[in-house]
Amino acid sequence: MSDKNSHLGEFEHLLLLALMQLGGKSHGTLIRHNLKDLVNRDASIGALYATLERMEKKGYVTSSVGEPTAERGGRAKRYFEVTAEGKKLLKQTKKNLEVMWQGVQLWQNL
Amino acid sequence: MSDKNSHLGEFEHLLLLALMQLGGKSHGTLIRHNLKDLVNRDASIGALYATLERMEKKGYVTSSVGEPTAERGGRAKRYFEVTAEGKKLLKQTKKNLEVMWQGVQLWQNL
DNA sequence: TCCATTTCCTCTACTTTGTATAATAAATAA
DNA sequence: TTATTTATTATACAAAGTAGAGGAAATGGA
Repeated sequence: MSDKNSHLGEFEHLLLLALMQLGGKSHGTLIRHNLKDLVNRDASIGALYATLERMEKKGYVTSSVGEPTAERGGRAKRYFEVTAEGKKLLKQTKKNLEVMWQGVQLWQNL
Repeated sequence: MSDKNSHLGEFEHLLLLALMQLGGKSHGTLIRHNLKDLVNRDASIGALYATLERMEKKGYVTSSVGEPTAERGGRAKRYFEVTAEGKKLLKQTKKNLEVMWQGVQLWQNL
């Protein structure tokens, strides 16, 4: 067993990992910065939400709207979190990649 | 530095790794079996070639047709191999994933 | 010879993911 | 009550993922 006929797209994969890292404070702007800071990925905010929403539809994440904050422009944020199914898929994806990387050697000069 | 504005898709990633594993003997049917055996991925042969050809166009792989073999139906095979650019991208992809996985914990019960 | 069979590759059309831009919404400060 | 700020939503298009049918090259036996 392994595959299960459903895979995480490349960007989906990164997004789920960003959510895992950020924990309870995962909302659009923060997620975006996380990706930028950690792997220099410049995702537009629209790209981000579109993908997150698709994953919500598929049951890999859930979202909920929080309270507004007291700062200027501090409207309520939408927080995302990874579901059990999302985590399962993450785990599977990681395992598959580890298997495929097994024995593969990439030389220094690259 | 990191991103570079070009990423490996999920399937592209797996295919490049399959080529690395198979080395000089990477042709359609074998690659397909490699994916099936290692990660239980059932890719149609059409899906496989389409993706390989797109990657060739992008410069991540090259291909060349070999000699027919003496067996029944042993027509010439088309062999694929990963280019230096493909390897560079593989390496970058791996690094990015390692960074994103950093500190992420997935519990047993999944 | 020529047709059935085998192995392998090509074509093509469609779905899903990745992506950016523009628009909208809610909040606060003046 | 409007300008500004933070944040999300809508929409449209390009790229990647995918399957299925069809074509090509080889061999073995009528």
